[in-house]
Amino acid sequence: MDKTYNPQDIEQRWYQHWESQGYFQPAGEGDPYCIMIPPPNVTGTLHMGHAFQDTIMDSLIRYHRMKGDNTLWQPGTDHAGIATQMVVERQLNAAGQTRHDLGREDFVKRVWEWKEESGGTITQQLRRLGASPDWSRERFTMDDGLSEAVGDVFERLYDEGLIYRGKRLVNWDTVLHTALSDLEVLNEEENGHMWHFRYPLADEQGNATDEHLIVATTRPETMLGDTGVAVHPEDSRYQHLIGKFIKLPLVGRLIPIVGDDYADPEKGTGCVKITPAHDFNDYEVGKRHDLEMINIFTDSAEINDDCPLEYRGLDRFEARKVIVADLDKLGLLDEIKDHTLMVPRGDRSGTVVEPYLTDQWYVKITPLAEPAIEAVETGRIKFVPDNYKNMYYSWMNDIQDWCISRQLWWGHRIPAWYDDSGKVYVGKTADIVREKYNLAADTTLRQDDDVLDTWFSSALWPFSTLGWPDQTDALKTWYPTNVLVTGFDIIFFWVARMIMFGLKFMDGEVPFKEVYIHGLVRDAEGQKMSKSKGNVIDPLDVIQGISLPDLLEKRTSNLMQDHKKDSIAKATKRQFPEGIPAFGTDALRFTFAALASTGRDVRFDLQRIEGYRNFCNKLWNAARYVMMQTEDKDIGLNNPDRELSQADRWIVSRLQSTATEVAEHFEKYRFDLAAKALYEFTWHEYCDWYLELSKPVLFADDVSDAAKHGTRHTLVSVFESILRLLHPIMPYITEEIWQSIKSLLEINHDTIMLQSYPEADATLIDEAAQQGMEWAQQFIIGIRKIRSEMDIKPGKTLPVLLNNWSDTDQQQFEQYSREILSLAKIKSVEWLNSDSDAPDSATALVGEMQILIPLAGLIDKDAETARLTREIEKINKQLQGVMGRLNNPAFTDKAPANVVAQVQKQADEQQVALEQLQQQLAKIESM
RNA sequence: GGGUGAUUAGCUCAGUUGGUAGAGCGCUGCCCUUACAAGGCAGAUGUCAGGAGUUCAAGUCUCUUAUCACCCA
Repeated sequence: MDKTYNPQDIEQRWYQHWESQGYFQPAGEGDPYCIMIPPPNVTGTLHMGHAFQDTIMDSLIRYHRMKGDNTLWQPGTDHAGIATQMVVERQLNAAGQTRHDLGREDFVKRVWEWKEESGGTITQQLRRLGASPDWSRERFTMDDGLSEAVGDVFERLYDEGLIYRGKRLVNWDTVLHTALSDLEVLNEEENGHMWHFRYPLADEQGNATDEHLIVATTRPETMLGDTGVAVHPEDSRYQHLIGKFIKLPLVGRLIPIVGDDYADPEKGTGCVKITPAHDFNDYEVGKRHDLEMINIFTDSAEINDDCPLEYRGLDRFEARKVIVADLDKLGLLDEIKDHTLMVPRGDRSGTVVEPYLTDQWYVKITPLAEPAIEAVETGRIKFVPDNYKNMYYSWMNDIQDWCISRQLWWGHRIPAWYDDSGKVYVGKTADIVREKYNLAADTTLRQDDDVLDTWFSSALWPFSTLGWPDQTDALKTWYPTNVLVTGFDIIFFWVARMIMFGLKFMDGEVPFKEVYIHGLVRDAEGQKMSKSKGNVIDPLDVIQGISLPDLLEKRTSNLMQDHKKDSIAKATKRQFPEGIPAFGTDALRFTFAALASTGRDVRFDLQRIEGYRNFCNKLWNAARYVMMQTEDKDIGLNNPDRELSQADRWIVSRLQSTATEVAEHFEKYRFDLAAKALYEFTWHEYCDWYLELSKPVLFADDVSDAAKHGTRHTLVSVFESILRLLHPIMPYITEEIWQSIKSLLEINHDTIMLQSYPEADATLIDEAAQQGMEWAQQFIIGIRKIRSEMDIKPGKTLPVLLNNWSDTDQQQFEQYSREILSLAKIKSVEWLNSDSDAPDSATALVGEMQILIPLAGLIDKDAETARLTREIEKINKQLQGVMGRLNNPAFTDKAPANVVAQVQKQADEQQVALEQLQQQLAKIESM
């Protein structure tokens, strides 16, 4: 083995081996355990969020697989309608074409080609991460089976009246020319203006008068579609005008003044212009008062032909300027105020979304939402952390019908057909429809042009991937799945919809029993990672390393806003002056696990991963030591004479506790605590103490073979358990090392990933060994402290005198004498009779026993005085607090007896220690 | 405006049913001790955001104020 851990050398080959051997496939026996991967965009690439999420899932999967469960991690990808279509359209645009030049069929063909070309990227990256899903079951939301399921669901919901078609206001993306669901629209505050216009009242003949109402708007261009003005019915200023008319400027239309609560008398002038076809609130007002709906835009938000000639063809923002200017010319512009407003933008295109009147398909959601709410209320589905259920409820209780049609070409085409008269029929193919609806064979049917929202197919993911609508064995085995691992940003988009559809189509069975919500990965400064901010870290760069020039190139190329280039480059150079070194997959995964606490944000800091890379190196070197001590040596594997030392029993005992702890943390999704427990045990107990304790035994000539066998065996077997404990989080390094040591234990299996996960054996918990170890540690640390604080060379061996000891102390020492002498570098030990006069010495305490190191020639009197004074002060301070409580009758009377006893014990111990140290101090000072 | 979460060592964060605060990184000193300098040994560091309350006892429970973040309107 190399002296230094080098992840590049070991990672890739193991993955290939695992996959080719089919180790990721379910075992077929044991309790079923299943996680569905949240399908990433098929043409996407892996980012830190994926890497984090997939590390968590893979750790759970490997843990359960090792526990012997019938474990399935179902992989697959999503067709990501808008995102994918946009990418291909952009490619076409770059070549001077549009999708319309190609036509629908050829365009879709092009998207499939693009999918074939780049579709493997993200799954390859997942492999690099060590993810172990059953690739043989990989699915894609648009493959045949899943498309079949989508068609079935649509048809069933339609037949039950839960899907309907309606002309409604939708969020219209004017660039992508498609409707968007509420969730795909991001509302953000932006600076804008509020324009106040004078709208003239009309007289009996319908002519404008000199009287005006003042209305305010943030979107002046919509006035072309105004079909009313609303005032509050109780508003005494305007009450008398209700029923009268306004002569709409520029357009000349007579529009009514209506009384409606929507007009807030406190806000602005109390008069509101009503544009039912271009505003969601106005739409409702319009419906209540039977106002006309006039659409003023084309699909691209240019003024359409239903508007006055001079505005036709103008872009909406251009029209805004012209209309304001024209009104100003007419003296109808009252004022312009600065105003911050919420602007809705399409999450993909970034353009301002327009409320727009179109025909769309909707899912009637309330009947589906009710059981979905109940499933969480009754605990059939649990959120982890629990408080996310509030977010879920708040959305579900106020849920709107779901607009599922998208005016795209890439996606599941809506299985609805129209005859020549425009009557609609729903079925997967024209033939099916003819049969279902008893239509004549020659009836011409035209399929709906639209496709379904991508989330419609994703909502079926937990059962469609298992073969539904067929009642497959897989479906019976793994549905409901155990846990969904996802980010909170996707609770509404996906989690809620899976719950609704799962309950609906799987006979009321939930799609998963738990939803584990993880945090969002941010950069070291806590900023969200984004291409436009230029602070993205590619998980593969962390694994493999990247030079500064390459990183700069990556972050500054293809920027939407070119002017940011310099500041991004500067920040990158400051943060990564040397680029990013290669940390390896295991270190990255361990870092993710360690960061996966209950918080919402996860800051990714290179210093953190560096620490865990060092941990890998520690493990690596521990393995080297273990190998050196056991390879080609007798470890007494089949030898009943094997003799365990107190230290051997101690580490075995600690291993049991660690195994228990780690399992508990895994069950509760506390990967941070699991990682911490593993790190602590491996480094600070096994490496720092046990390995050192093993040396005096193994290096000595006067130790029995049986004892050496015992220690060698413990050394290697505990280490092998550590590897298995760590494997779910760090698959590669544990496999690599395990392969080297498995033969020592005569293990004949091929891979660590199918070994059993260590379970605690309560009979191996050894209290006596642990107490003994504590005693020994106190002894050793006491001497080390004196050494360090007295500036004694580490190599120098010391004579030690023991005073005020008990029989127990002698027994403890007996158990650990060899180790103590070696680790504390002690030359000789003398047990003083308590009445004998000890020489002037530096002192440490082990309980009541004094460890004395004679001062002669070694120790500086002043330094020892100072040291003792510090110690005394420290203990004194603690003792005061403890005594304060004990002297308070309220405490001794009311606190539970065991707590009082514990505090009393503490006080006694500190009291003794204090006296000892004070005596010692007096002695030193009197020298 | 409604909701949720956060505020603990220089930094990033843990902290179980209330029992008197921990880790990693960083920092200081000594050491290349035959697994590891990506290391070892030893060490320093806290008005647990502010205030009030409940309690023998509050980082933890209640109320309140402030700041920040996110979600919804």
